[in-house]
Amino acid sequence: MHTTLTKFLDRPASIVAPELLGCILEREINGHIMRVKIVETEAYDETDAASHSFNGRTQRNDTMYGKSGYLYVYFTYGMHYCCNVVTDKEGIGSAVLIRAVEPLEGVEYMNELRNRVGNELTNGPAKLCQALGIDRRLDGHDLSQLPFRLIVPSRDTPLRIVQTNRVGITKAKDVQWRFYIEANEYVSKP
DNA sequence: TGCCTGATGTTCT
DNA sequence: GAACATCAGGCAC
Repeated sequence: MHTTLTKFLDRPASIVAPELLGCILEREINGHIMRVKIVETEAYDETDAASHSFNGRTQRNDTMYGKSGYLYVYFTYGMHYCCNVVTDKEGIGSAVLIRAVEPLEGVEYMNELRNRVGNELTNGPAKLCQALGIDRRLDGHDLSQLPFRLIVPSRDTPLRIVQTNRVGITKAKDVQWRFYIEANEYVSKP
């Protein structure tokens, strides 16, 4: 694990989530390189009723309790994957859900994987997983290395970030742990 | 444009 | 057996 990345991610999810906005994800699959920018995130931790880690460590959420800088992928609604970046110290069940990304490179191959175009390509957690070819085989993957890598760019101009309540959940809806880049067309609808 | 619903597997009660 | 951090398609307006 890359030490700079560890230092960046080794903090509470609610702190890391807004700072992940604007970061780059690089995915390599079948020789294709795809690069996307994170534009929407949500924080989850064990104090949070909507989090997978709220009811303690289980086989499914084990990755969330591991070291920061790894990928937590889970399967939901019978047909969708969602991906999270594990944050905070080992033993703490916290992660940041990647809700939307903006394609930068390899858009053609994303289109091929998802059979959609435009902002419908990656403007939702399950959509971006499909576009980037992410499934449970990547659960627990080290995000400092390909085939799926997180790159934290040096920040030049501050981003315009909006903080709201989370969406698509039934518990703890009023917790303001959703963050997105203002006026970005790839941010999910609600 | 917007609500409703079906699809469908895994996890936990 | 129910809930689920979802999406896409259908149909009404």
